[in-house]
Order: sequence, then C-alpha cells, then structure tokens
Amino acid sequence: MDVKTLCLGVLTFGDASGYDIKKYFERTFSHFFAAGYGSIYPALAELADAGLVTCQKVTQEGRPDRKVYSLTESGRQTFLHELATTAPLHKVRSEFLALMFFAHLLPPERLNAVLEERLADINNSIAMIEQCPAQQSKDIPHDAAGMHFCSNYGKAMLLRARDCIGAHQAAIQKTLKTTVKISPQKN
Amino acid sequence: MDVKTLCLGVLTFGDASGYDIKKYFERTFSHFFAAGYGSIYPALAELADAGLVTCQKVTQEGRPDRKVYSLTESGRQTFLHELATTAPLHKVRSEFLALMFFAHLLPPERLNAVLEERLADINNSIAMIEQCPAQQSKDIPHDAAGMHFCSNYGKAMLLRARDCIGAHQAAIQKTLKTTVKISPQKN
DNA sequence: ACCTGCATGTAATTAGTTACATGATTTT
DNA sequence: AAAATCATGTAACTAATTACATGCAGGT
Repeated sequence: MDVKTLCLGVLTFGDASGYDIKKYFERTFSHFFAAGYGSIYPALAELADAGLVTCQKVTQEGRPDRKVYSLTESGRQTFLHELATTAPLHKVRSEFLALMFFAHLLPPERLNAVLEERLADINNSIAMIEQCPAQQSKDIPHDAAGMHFCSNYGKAMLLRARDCIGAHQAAIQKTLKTTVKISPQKN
Repeated sequence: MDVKTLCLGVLTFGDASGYDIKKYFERTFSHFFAAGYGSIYPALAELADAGLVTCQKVTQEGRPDRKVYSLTESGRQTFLHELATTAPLHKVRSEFLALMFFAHLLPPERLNAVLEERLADINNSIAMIEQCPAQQSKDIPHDAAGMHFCSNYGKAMLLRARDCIGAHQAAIQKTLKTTVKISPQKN
C-alpha cells in the first residue's frame, strides 16, 4: 500500500485538495503512515492521469487557488480491490532502538538525551491522537469504527512505550548509584 | 541510520560475513530494522571501498567460500560518530493499521483474516525475541544491556498489540450477535 | 518586520526491494 | 526426490525524501 492508495482512501470520506489530504495524513495517519507534499502531490497527479480521481480548480478570494479532487467510481473500485488484496504488514524502522541497542557505546549524557528526546516525541504523538475526533465521542458512526480502533491501538502502544522508557530510566539511576558505592571497592 | 551503519554496528561484536550479518539482522534487529541480502552485500562493498572495514577471503571444504569482514579503527570511529549524532526517530509503516482504518469497507471475513494474519505475525515475532540470548540469561554482560532493553521493549509492544487485537476480535463478536438480534426490529 | 498558514508543484537524490544468477551440501 | 542451508553477488526498478521555487494574507 503506497501513498497513492491512501490518497484514494482519504477521498472516500469526501472531496479534498492535496493540502487537505496532507493535513489528514498528519492528524490521523501520522502514527502509522507518513507522507509529505513531495509524495502526495505527485500521487494525485498520477491518480488523475489514471482516471481514478477527477480534479476541479476552485478559485478563492484572498487565498491561493485550490485543486479539489474527487474519487471516481473506477477509483473507488481500485481502492476496494487494494483493501481486499493488501497483506497486513506492520514495519517498524527505529533509529531509537538501534541507538539503544548500542547503549554500551553511548556516553551517559547522550543515552539520557536519546531517552528524553524519544519521550518528548511519544508525548507529542499521544497529544495528537487525543485530539482526534475518534477519541472523545461516545457513539461512533459506523464509518469511524476503524479510525477508533487505530487511535486506541496507537495510544496503547505509545503509553506502553512510555512506561518501558520510564522504567529503564529508573533502572539506570539505580545502577549509577550502586556503581558509585561499589566500584571503588572493586577497583 | 542506514544498513551500512548497522553493519558497522554488528561488526563491533566481532568479525562476520555478509551471510552472518544477515542472520544477525533477522534474529536480533528484525522487530525494529529490516535488511536483506540486496542491501547488506552492496553495503559491505561500499564500506570496504571507504576503508571502514577490511575483507578476508576464507576458503572452506564442503562449503562455499566466505568473505569475512573486520571493522577498522576508522570504521569504529565512524560508527561512534553516527551513534553520537543520529536522531532517535521511530517510524511505523503499517499496512495493517491502514486496512483497519477502513474496516467499514472490508467484508467481515476479510476483516477477520486481516486480524488473524496479524496475530500470527505477532506470535512469530514474540517467539523470535524469546529465542534471543538476552531474554533468558539472568546476569547480563555490560555490552548486552542494550540488546536486553531492545528485546524487552519489543516484547512489551508485541504483547500489548496482541491484547488490543484480541479485545477487538471479542468486541466484533459481541457486535455481530447484537446486530443479529436487533437489526430486524430496526429495519 | 517576521512568522505562520494557505496552496501548489518539480527535480535530484537516496535508499531499499525484487528478481535474477549460480551451485554444492545436508536434512527431511 | 525435494527442500533447506550455506554463500555471494548484480541490475533494474520503485518509492519516497529533500531541497528548491513561488507568493499572498493575517496575526504578533
């Protein structure tokens, strides 16, 4: 599943511009799928060429023109076919864990900074998810059940990650104190 | 941080061939960093060109020749510099969550298959982590503290993910039963 | 005066995946 | 007899990132 396909997905909820779609990715997909303008705009152009979306220029006063895209029937079918055939992979690419793996080669302040930076990112992501409409509302429209699952899942992962990192920070503190007391006798 | 850099990292633990490094990636990094032969072999060739590793051909009887790589001092310095400057990003790219987001467009059997497939992957990953040496041993050598953290972290995430999916499966079952009883009166 | 938001795009580069190519040995 | 393990590589392709390019409006 690529950016092109997810653009089709966003358009199943209604017409949108490239700019709108980018915001949708940021607010809603950011914890499991990243995309920037550099991939979204070319994707929309290709989708239009393939007849999966149509494009309508909208001139506004006081603001730049927008290009509003709509899903065609062919686009909807293509998207449904993609949903039916895509393998449910889940890939993690973590420079954070790669750094942690080599913790024994990191100066202690650097190790600390790495953990703090990651915690800050996690807190941002949690805040982002909590702003999501699927998080507050009690009755969920049937077409938002998936959004609800994804934000619950994402939040659960982030909270667990935060706990793990917190526990590790505490363990490091403890080790440092022990080392200070014991190492002079060892050496 | 790219495959090249992580190859240097693997070589800090001792000399290894491309084949060995691939196994190391699979067994130890697979839950946070993927790499295949197609990226590892070219990476090693580039590292050798840059003088960050040296290569020694080893002929074996009954088996193909191996090319065993060793980290040079320059390679070690390059790796340490990378550890000191790499941002601790953590990216997820999940086709699974993308599919789940559009659950309302998935036939029920397909939704079920997606969840089951993901569960199977998660169980495989948990089994992989549990085989890792950092998981059983009680006293951890200081250069394995990071490996220990990473496998704990990975396992915690996978267990939480499994719980989330299990809970969701249960919720779907409940909804189906309710729908069967109520919907005839609604319609 | 400066920054943020709105709005769209392209070109060059990077990095990684996939498929191909080969071949002996050992295990099932 | 077939499949898995050991062992190395290349070439073509795909996809996405980064940097560049432009410009008005509204708020601080």
